[in-house]
Parts: sequence; C-alpha cells; structure tokens
Amino acid sequence: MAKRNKEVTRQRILDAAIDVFSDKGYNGALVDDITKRSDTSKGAFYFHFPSKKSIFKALLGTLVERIVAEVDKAVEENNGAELKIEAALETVLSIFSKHEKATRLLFLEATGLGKVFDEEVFAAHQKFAAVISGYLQSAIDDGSIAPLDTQLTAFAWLGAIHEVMLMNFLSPTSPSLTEFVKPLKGLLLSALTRIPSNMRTDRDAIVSTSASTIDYN
Amino acid sequence: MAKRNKEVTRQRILDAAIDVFSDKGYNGALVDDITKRSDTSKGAFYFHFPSKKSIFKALLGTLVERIVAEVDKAVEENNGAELKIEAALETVLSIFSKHEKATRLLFLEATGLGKVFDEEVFAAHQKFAAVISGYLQSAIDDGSIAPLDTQLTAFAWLGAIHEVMLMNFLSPTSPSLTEFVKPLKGLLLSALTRIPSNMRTDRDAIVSTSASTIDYN
Amino acid sequence: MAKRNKEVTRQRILDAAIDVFSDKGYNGALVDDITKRSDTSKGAFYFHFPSKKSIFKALLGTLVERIVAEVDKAVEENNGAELKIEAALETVLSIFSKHEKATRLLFLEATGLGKVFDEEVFAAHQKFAAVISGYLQSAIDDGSIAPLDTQLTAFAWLGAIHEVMLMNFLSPTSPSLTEFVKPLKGLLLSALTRIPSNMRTDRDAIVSTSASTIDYN
Amino acid sequence: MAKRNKEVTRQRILDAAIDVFSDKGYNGALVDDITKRSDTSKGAFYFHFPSKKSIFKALLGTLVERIVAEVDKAVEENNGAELKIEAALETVLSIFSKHEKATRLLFLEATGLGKVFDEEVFAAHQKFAAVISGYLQSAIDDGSIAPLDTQLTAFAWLGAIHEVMLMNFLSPTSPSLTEFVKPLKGLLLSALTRIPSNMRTDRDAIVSTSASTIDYN
DNA sequence: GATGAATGAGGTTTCATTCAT
DNA sequence: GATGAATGAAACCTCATTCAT
Repeated sequence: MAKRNKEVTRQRILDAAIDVFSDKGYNGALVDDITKRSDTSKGAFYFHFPSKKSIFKALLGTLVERIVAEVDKAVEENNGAELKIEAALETVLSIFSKHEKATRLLFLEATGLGKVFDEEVFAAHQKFAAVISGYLQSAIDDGSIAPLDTQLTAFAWLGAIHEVMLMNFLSPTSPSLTEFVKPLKGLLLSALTRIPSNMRTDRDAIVSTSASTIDYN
Repeated sequence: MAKRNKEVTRQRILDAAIDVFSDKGYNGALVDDITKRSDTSKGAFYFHFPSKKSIFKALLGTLVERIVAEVDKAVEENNGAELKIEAALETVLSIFSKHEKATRLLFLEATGLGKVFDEEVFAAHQKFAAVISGYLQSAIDDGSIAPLDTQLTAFAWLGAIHEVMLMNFLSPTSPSLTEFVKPLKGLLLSALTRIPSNMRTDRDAIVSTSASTIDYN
Repeated sequence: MAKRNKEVTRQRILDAAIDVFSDKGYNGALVDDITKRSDTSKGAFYFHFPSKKSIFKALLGTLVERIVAEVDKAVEENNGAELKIEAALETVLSIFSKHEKATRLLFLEATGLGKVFDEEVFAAHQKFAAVISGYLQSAIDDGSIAPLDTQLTAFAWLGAIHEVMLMNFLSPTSPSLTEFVKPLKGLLLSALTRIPSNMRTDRDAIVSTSASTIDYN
Repeated sequence: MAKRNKEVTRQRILDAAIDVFSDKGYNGALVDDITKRSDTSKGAFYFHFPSKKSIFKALLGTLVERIVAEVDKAVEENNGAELKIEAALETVLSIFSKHEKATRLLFLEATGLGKVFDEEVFAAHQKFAAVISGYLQSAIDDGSIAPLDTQLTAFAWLGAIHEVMLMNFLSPTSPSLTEFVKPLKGLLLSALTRIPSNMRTDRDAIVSTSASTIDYN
C-alpha cells in the first residue's frame, strides 16, 4: 500500500473487517483476510489494533452507535408521522436493511463466540432495545398507545426483526430485506393497543408498567 | 474408560458435546473437552463421528427433532385449553426453558459459524417455525383467530422468544427463563385478533392469507 | 467372517496384505485396509502377526523364497536351452512379470522405509542377485561365457530389470511387463562375451573373477 | 532464528529437508525435524511451503535439474574423451557419487510412497534417462557405436546404477560409491558394440533403432 | 480364534501475534 | 507508520495397537 494518512489506513482496515467478519464469521475471518482486503499489512493492522478481538469489539461498538444515531436522526426528521412509534419502527427496519453487512455482523456473527464477547453483544442489543423501548415509552406517555412492558416488547421486537433477517440471510433464495419491512411492521404494531386521540387521558403520571420486573441490568 | 456398549458410548459423547458446545461455543469447544467430559477418548470420538463438524450437525438435527416431538406431545395432551395456540405457545416456551442447554446451542452457538452450517441452522429454525405456524394455521382454520401471515408470524415469534432467551443468557443477573413465559405469551398473543366463538364463521375454505408471499425456501 | 481354519485365516490376511501393500505402499496401507480386504478383523490380524511391521517382513521373506523357488524350478525344467544363462534370465523376467504385485512390493514399496527394513530389503535383493550370479557363474564355469564380476553383473541386471519394471508401473500408459522381456534380455546378454563351443577351455579351476572385491556382506 | 533474507530461509529449509528426507525417508521425516535442522520454525516452513508433500515434490524437481545440469556441464568440458558416451557415463556416476544424499532421496526415498508421488518420480527418472539416452544417440549418430534401443538402454543403465548404489547404501559395510564407478562403467559399456573409427559410415540418416517401440509416456 | 470398540501418542497444519527492517 | 517473514502454541485428526467379550 502506498503511504497514506494514518486515519485513512485505520478506516480501510475497519471497513475491510466489516466485510470479512460478516462474510466468514469471527472465527472464520483471518487477520490476513482483513489485511488483504484492506490492501494493508499485518504490521498496519497491529499498529492500529492491539488484537483481532479488539477490532471486533471496536466494530460492534461503532456500528451500534452509528446505526442508533441514524435512527434517531431519521425519526426526528420524520416526526410528521401520525404515530411516532410507527415511524421509528419503519426507520429501524429500513436502516437494518440498508446496512445488511453491519447488521449481519451485529446480530449473527457476534453471537455464540463464548464469554469473551458476551458483554459487548449484550450491550449492543441493549442499545437497540433502548431505542425501541424509548419510542414505545413516549407513545405511552402521550397516550397514543396503552401501557405495556416496554423492555420486554423492545426485546421481542428486536428478536422478531433479527429472526426474519436471519432467515433471510440463510435462505438459499434470499430476497431483499426491504420486502419484509411492511408486513413485519404491521405484525409488530398489531400487538399494540392504539388509543383514539379523543379518548386519550394524560398519562404523564404513569412512568411504566411492567408485567415482568426483571432487571436487565 | 472400560469397554461398554457401542451405543452407550456414542450417547455419552453426544451428551458431553451438548454440554461443551453450549458452554464454549463451537469454536471454543475442543474435541478434547468433549472426550474428557464424556470420559472416553479421542479415538472413541473419531470412531463414532468423522469430524467435529459432523457431531455438531448431528446434534443440531437430533435436538430439533427431540424438542419438536416433545412440543407436539405436550400440546396434544393439553388440548383442553381454550385457545390451542395459547397452549402451544406455552408449551414451546416451557420446553425451551427446560432444555436451556440445547436451546442455547441451537439458537446461539450454531449461529455465526460461517457458511458451513448455514443449511443446518436454517433447517432447524424452519422446523420450529413450522410447528408454530402449524398451530397458528389451525387456529385460523377453526375460526378462533383472524387470518394472518402464519410464516412471518411464526418467525417473528421464534425471534422474539429467541431474543428474550438470549438476553437472559447474556445478562449478568440471568433469572430463570420461566419468569418470561407468562409475559412473553401475553405479548405475542396480543398481536392476534381473537374472534369470539359466537361470531366465528366456517373458515375451512380459506387456507391461508399471506400479506407477504415470500418463499422462505 | 465365518469360522475357518486357523491357517486359512492367516493366508487370507497375507494375500490381502500383498494387495494392499502393493497398492498403497507400506505407510499408506492401513491395518484396517488389510482386515477389510481379507474379510477378517483387527483381532485376527494381531492374533496372527504381532505387528504391521512383522507381516511386511514376513511377506518380503516369503515372496522372495517363493519366486526364487519358481525360478529354480523353471530353469531346471528348461535346461534344453542353448545358453543356460539365457534361460535363467528369461525365467526371472517372466516370473517377475507374472507376479507383478509381489514384485512391486519387493522392489518398490519395500524401499525407502528407513533403517527398520533395510536388512530385509538388502537380503531380498541379495537372494535374487545370488540366483542370477549363480547362473552366470555356472556359465563361466562351463566356459560358455567369458569370466566377469558376477556379483556386480547380477546387481546391475537386477537393477536394470527393476528400473524397467518401475517405469512400467509408473507410466500412465503402462503396457504389460511381458513386452519388455525380449528386448531387455537382448540388451543384458549383449554385455556378455559368448565363447563359441569349440573354443572353450575347462574353466573349472577358476571360481570367480571380481574386478571389484567389495564384500556385500 | 533471527530475521534473515526470505530466500535464504527458504534455501535453509530446502537444504535441511534433503538431509532429513534422505536420512529418514519421507514418512519418517517429521516437519519438526526439518525445522529443527534448519534452525527455523514450523511457521517458517509453512510460510514457504504449503505442505510436507509440496516441499518433497519441489525437492525432487530441483535436484534432478541441478544434477542434470551438472552432468551436462561436465560432459561438455570433458569432450576430449575418446568415446563421448564413456565420458558421460563416468560423469553421471561420479556426480551421483558426489551427491549421495540427493541421489538417495531421488532413487530410494521417493519410491513406494503411493500414487501421490508417482508422477514426480516418473518425471525424475525420465529426465535422467533422457540424458543418458541423448548421449547414446549422439554416439550412434556419429557412428562410434552400433544402433540400439536408446530408451531401453538408458533405463537399464539407470537401473543398474541405481541398484548398485542401493546395495551400497544398504550394505552394513558400505564402501564409497566411487569404488564402483570403474567396474560398473566397464560393464555397461561392454553392452555396446563399438565401431572402429575407420569402419564408420555416415549414420546421419538413421535416427534411432528400437527393438521395443514402447511409448514411455 | 475372532471380533471391533476403544486408546492415546504423535503427526500435520493453522493462525494470532511479534519484530527487524 | 508500514511491511511481511518468522514464531510457536494449540488444534484437529490418524492409526497401530490393545483387550473385554
């Protein structure tokens, strides 16, 4: 590789890492694969990252933040929607569709790696769930939907999305993820009890209702 | 280990493999770990299974069948339930709770292993989804719930269950899975439109309604 | 395998061993291959032979004796030939052609196995050379050919035969060994100085002439 | 080992491999033996050669070329000899004597390894035979010897040389190969019909005479 | 005598990591 | 900062041999 900016090299490596990890899984991905795909070298890799583990963890963290930020921004711009939660859900789904590789990495390859990555995977899922749960909560707060266990619902939704994506990835005839956005949105929303605007009472006092009071940490 | 019955040894190895794989993941699990835990030897292992991959695949297939059979049996015995689908769901959840290790193996460790296992993982999820989808379909057929995309719903439910279990496994303070059975059941069922028995029409003619006509196979 | 005579089982194993060793070489041949081809069992194998090495050595010894005996017998029956040495050479060649497997085993597979088999291989070659050298000597003795280093000539002839067979085995389009018998015989004999019968003197007194006095053991 | 030049390391490994293979045979030689003798590491070995098989094949090819080149060069410098073929034979013999290890490897260890190396061994022998056959042919062409089957003769000579060397290697009291050069040369040459220079006719028109028309390829 | 499941030392190969240049 | 040859622990798998039945 020709001489480039330090930051550029780092980014090239990260980009290649996303590709390789999502193609071959964490264990299947060789450091050599990453250096080859990024057109750098072992030395460059280990200059920027102390270990293979560390780049993977860095990737997990970065990707989550990036996607969460994109969701937040999209929802904000999109607040004309009648039901905010609907906009949020649609955004999450479409962003996952857009970043298929990152998503695959976060939801598939990062799983089953043993205790070493448990913390990071847990955190990643937590963050996504927090986004969903946040929107659910505000919908409850403004009275547009009936109260429910936002934590559990958030995880359930995340899981539903995850599974549909997973089957999509694994299916021999995998259609684009976008095809699932609409029907899946319909299904998930159908679990909510929508309250007509003229019947809404001020629900500010009620913070959350949890059938399960499990502490997810 | 002293001489024993061939089948016994094979089973000991399989049992140990479930433990080890669900403890350490596929890559983290050493063949030596399995032989030690089963109190056999490398030779015995390779006498019964041609490779590490093969025992893992054998395990995936076997576990799915075993669990699906147990679900079927439980639901059948349990048909006094007002809403069959409710009984089925409860059964699935409780059986997953019961076989935590097998479940963890099927839904966590088997994921992210690269293309090699894609087929098996896909098949496993398909089989579980088929069970759920089957019960949904019969509930639709007898008119107790409104028609919906059974395939998609089945995968979404499976994913919801999976994710809740996953977070449970990963959570530092992991409570028993059983605590989630009731609230999760409530959430999933709330997505169905129940039809009061006096309003049911004969739906025999209508086989299935699919919002999404994606071919998952 | 059904119950048979002890000796029969032993012979079945030996026969299978010839096949397998000459097919795959010593290291490539598995004890399992031999038991399978002989339709016996590991136990039977180790009842009759203490080790894989031992059956190979047994084979080497046996084959040499058998072939040497056959040569002797053939030459004896065939003593009408004008030049005894010619008959002997023809016999050796045709017998090697007949026992291709044994020959391959003796001259190819037994080579390059490390010090363990050196002694046996050396002995086997020695025995064949002794046969050739014996006939050469008697031809010298009766004055039909001029004296020469019988030891060296015997080894050279053996080597020539060996090499031609080897190339034949290895050649993608391996014709039958028999095709080489005549031309090879011609070539080897051409190195001898034939003495017309009317010019022969009694050479009984002279036992052997050796340009090289190397002691081959 | 400290950092050195890539090519140097590769050569060190190759050199060590010649030693180890000719000492212990292919199967007896451990990759570890080679790395130890070359004072490198397993990693270096597998960096330079994809497998144990491959280094052995590389060795076979390289050694043949090297020796053939040396023979060619020596014969060329040595063309004052009365009979070219005699010079060639002497050269071949003395070079084989000089490179005992390489020779042992090519003619002993490479044999009996099963089908995997058949092609390489065949090619190696072919190349040596081609050298011999080439010199025979030019002797025929310039009329110094009578026509004969050069192919067959070349293989027979090679075999004779091989066998004598083999017995020498295997003999408990193995004298130096050089002792055999002269008598063996005498024997081999005695098979040729030398034509006195005053009786030579122009033999340019006759290309080759083959008693056996076997296609060795 | 024969069977074949079990043993385990030892072999080849992999690959994250290091470090001289 | 970057390069890539070198390191070596550790993994999977092989297969001659054993031994309870």
